[in-house]
Amino acid sequence: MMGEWRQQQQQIINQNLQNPEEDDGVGNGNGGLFVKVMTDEQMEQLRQQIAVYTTICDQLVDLHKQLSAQQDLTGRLSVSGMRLGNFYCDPFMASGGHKITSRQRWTPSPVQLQILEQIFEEGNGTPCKQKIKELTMELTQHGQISETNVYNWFQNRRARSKRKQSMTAQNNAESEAEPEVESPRDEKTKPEDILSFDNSALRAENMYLQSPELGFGNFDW
Amino acid sequence: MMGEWRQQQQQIINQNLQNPEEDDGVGNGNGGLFVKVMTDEQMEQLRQQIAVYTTICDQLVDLHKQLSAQQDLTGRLSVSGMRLGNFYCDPFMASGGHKITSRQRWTPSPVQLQILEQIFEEGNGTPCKQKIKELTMELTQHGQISETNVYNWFQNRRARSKRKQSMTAQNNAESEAEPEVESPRDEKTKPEDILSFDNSALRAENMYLQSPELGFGNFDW
DNA sequence: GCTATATGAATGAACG
DNA sequence: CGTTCATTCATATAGC
Repeated sequence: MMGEWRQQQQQIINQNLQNPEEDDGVGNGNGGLFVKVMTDEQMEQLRQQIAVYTTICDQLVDLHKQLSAQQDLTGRLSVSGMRLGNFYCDPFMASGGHKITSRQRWTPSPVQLQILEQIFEEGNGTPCKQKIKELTMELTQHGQISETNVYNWFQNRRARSKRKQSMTAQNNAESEAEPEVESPRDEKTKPEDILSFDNSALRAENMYLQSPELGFGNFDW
Repeated sequence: MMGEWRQQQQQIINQNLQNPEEDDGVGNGNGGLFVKVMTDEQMEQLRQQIAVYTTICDQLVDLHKQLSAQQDLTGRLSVSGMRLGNFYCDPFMASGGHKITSRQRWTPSPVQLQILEQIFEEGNGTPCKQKIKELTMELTQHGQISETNVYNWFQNRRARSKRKQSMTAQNNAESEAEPEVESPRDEKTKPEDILSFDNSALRAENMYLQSPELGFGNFDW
């Protein structure tokens, strides 16, 4: 269904765009050549580009659907929409891949996890860079892993351990349980014309899109 | 639902090349390079993707225009499209149901981000006080921001860029013999990869979808 | 199947 | 500046 498709799209997009290439200083986009080196800023731009297109397509299609429903031109237009969907769905599927769909996010193997936990237990909170490197080396033998993974893992582990700890001590004076009902949140409240969803049409569209009943689940391309 | 989708988009957008080393089997065959570049195939894929998106957007936009004209509903699709970039800033993104948490930490709007990235890319390190002041001034027009935010952003950006770089330059333990690649102990090479991007169609699309402020969709490189 | 939870990852801000 | 913390986002999986 739609949701799955989206996921796959995203995965593919991520995959395609996750092409690390650190930039030093070369990237000055002058001289409109066709020959270019991808800096990661550029990658980022591309990523944005595609993401935005994706989103736009999404909303356009949904909007279209909405309009179609209201009208009775559904037949013709709806078909168009479908075709569009297929159209831009297929190329992705065909072009890359199948094996790409694997690693969206690292998951420690049991062995790795055990090792990690063990290190963590030893108390030395933050394994310094060097340690991490070594650790990664070792863990690599038990599965795909990177230093970043290890680093993140420790960060998260610590943070969450901490939070859990403090969470046990917050049960007293818990008279008011719903601190979320308040509305005074002002920060981006400034209805900046470009960045707000104050567009009536779009708002309506969003309402439509966010309605559980009419959500993606029913979306049929 | 939609909110979720937007988040995914945001994720994509935010994904600042992570996990550089991605040494899935491909890496081996390709040679244990430190430097990743876009392969031709990847470029082709990207080109296809964008071209397809462009087409889709075009058609959808037309479709929508048609419908809008017919039923005198909103004719402002372009505006809607524009604001799609606003995922993050939407104050009412309470898809989870009830916790409209106010964000207490600054989050750059897409526009701001782009501007910042641009400045960063120009290479001149962290801007001096004066520059920051000016920049902040400018950025304020695209959303709430403070000098501290700007300063922090540059600090972080640089630090992480650097770390990523050093991270990329490891993990070469099992490098196979690669006759065609250059010296192993090479600093991050600047690959001469070509990115021929005829995005004429894209530009057309941009003309329509692009708002002056929301510079997405620009390949200014 | 759809929501709830656990957790990997991203990032603004703070610290030394 | 480099490193660390805190918060948040997004996804994979478990539970309903």
